[in-house]
Amino acid sequence: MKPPSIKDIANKANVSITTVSFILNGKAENMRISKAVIEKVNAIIKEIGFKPNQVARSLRTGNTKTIGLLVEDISNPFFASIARKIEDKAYKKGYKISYSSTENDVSKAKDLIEMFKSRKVDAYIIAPVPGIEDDIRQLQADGIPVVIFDRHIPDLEVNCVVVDNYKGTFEATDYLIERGKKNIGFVTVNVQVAEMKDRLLGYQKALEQHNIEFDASLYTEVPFDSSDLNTNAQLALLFKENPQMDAVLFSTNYLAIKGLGTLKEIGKLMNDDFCVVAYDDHDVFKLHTPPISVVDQPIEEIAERVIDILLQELSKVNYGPALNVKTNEVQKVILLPKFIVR
Amino acid sequence: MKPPSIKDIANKANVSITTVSFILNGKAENMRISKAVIEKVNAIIKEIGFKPNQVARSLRTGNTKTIGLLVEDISNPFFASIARKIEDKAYKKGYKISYSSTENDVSKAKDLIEMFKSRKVDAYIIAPVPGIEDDIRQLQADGIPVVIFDRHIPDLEVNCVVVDNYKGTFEATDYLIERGKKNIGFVTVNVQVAEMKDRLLGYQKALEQHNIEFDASLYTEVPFDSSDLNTNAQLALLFKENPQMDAVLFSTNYLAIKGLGTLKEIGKLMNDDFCVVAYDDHDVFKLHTPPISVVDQPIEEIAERVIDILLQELSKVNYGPALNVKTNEVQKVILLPKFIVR
DNA sequence: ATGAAAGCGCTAACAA
DNA sequence: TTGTTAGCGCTTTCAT
Repeated sequence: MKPPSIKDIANKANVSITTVSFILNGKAENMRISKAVIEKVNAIIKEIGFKPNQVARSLRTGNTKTIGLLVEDISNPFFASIARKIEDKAYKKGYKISYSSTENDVSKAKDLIEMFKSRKVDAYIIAPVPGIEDDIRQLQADGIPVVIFDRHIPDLEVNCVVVDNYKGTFEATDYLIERGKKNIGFVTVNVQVAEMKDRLLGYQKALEQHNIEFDASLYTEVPFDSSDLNTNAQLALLFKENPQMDAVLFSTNYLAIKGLGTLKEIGKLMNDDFCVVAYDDHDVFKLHTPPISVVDQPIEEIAERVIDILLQELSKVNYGPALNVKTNEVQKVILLPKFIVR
Repeated sequence: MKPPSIKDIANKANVSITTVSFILNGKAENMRISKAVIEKVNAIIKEIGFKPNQVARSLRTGNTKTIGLLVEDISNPFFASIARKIEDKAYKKGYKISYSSTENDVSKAKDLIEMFKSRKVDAYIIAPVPGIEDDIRQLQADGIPVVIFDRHIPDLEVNCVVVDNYKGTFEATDYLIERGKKNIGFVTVNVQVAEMKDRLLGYQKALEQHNIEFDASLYTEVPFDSSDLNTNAQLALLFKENPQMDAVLFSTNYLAIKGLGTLKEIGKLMNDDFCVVAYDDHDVFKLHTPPISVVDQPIEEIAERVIDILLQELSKVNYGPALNVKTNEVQKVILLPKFIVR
């Protein structure tokens, strides 16, 4: 009934549990345990189907082989795709992922970090929410590897993988203007983080460079927790009150998706006189009629860089200070978005 | 540096670690520990910011407050949405989710279950892959709560939440025929599970009831691991060789999405003479021009039923055999899909 | 080349 | 009402 323990194996093989442990951990060679014993023990392990209890191991060694992943919402395709890539790479190194959605809520995020702490996860991957800075600082002070992504935290020396938000919207806006657009709308979310400000800034700077004045009536901020109904109403208003609008830029994928819904509902057509640009690619935009141009973030690359940096840190921790590795050198990666014209 | 332990608290409060433990676990009342001591200890706990080490606790109590979630692919919106709902409800009960993608690969799935076992997760939520039956049986034999969903396993007495696949495609096909469609295509995946067979069966039975003969040339099976390119080619062929096709039913959401891409590419228009029906709702289908009718699975309800059954089982385990609860009574839930006409 | 034993942090039976 | 202590399963130091 109860799963076999290292003790059972030791008994059955007439050796001590130490010997079994050494064999399990590949230290048999080093300890010069005889081939005969090794084979006997391994045979018994296989026969009984013994698997070491990772919980006990964690208590003893202090590492859980688990990585905590904190994102805004795991059901958002952007995060789900990244989660998947991260999972794959972590799995190959024997790490498991424990994920949680913060809902962009600091207190929930803090709570989740507490849970992860008491569960002793070895490392953290965090898409930070505003207000979480101190908790991240604390993790670092405790010597736990952390990588943040999606959002940058100014003044915090932490490993970080982000996309150049300014450049994305700048290019998109510039493109629209070059195509003769003069009244370009901008729809964003009311979350006050640098990323969103940068996206706005990219848009504004592009206007400026073409001597177009920023028109506040073409700009709207949708509350983060706005209901579908309210978002819809807000966007419908924007479009109806500004018939002169000849293009609109959305600063997130879900806003763009909702926006397309609104446009469909109010019957506003996309054609030479009005077009839409979205943020983050999505099947919806590819298959839409007409297809929607997007500022695309390199999802695969984000995931890859994040997990690579983390695994690197994790191996540092093991060999630790002994090798005199400077653990306070952080890596900041800024990836480029790609403007996909459709 | 090292986090405080229960011992540190005990020392600081001049009480034994037992007392602290009882207070931590809400057994203070029961043990008639004085109010004064309780308050003193709680104050110190708060001051030091002590959080019990869940790993040690797990080793001692045997439960980890963690649920293992096995799905085919966490980046598939269907699974991601379900994962999110499950996470929310589990979180409220103090459980964390550890997820993994099986890629519909038995050996990977087996491997993942092994990992979860050695990590001693308290319960499993599994979207099963063919060939995993024995492993699930084993979990049950070990007395570990399991709920499977998305796919049913015949001959296995296990908690299970599925959708009536037959009914979904039957209704959709029936609707199409009533609307005068005579040459309805069917695109499915070559995974041999009951669910897919049922979806095919629903389609076939609806044809039969209207005295339409099943036409094998209108039917195609896309290999599960087919590349985008190959899938595209296969579907393009299907459409080109069957210009008489006046409707097509896709048996999964991702096939439908790929199919829409193919149709767009080859320039086949959707109109009164040709329409598409997809499986599982998705923003793409809502926003498509024209909008795509779908057989919708009740995602929220699936997630809710799954986690409810699991939490119920989990509470059983605690009070266990002592209360003489029949733990071998399983719950099988069959939910109804909804055909959404667009 | 192998074994004995301490201890990771916690819970809970038993003592006092 | 509170304290002492065994032990969960494992790793690792020290002894032999």
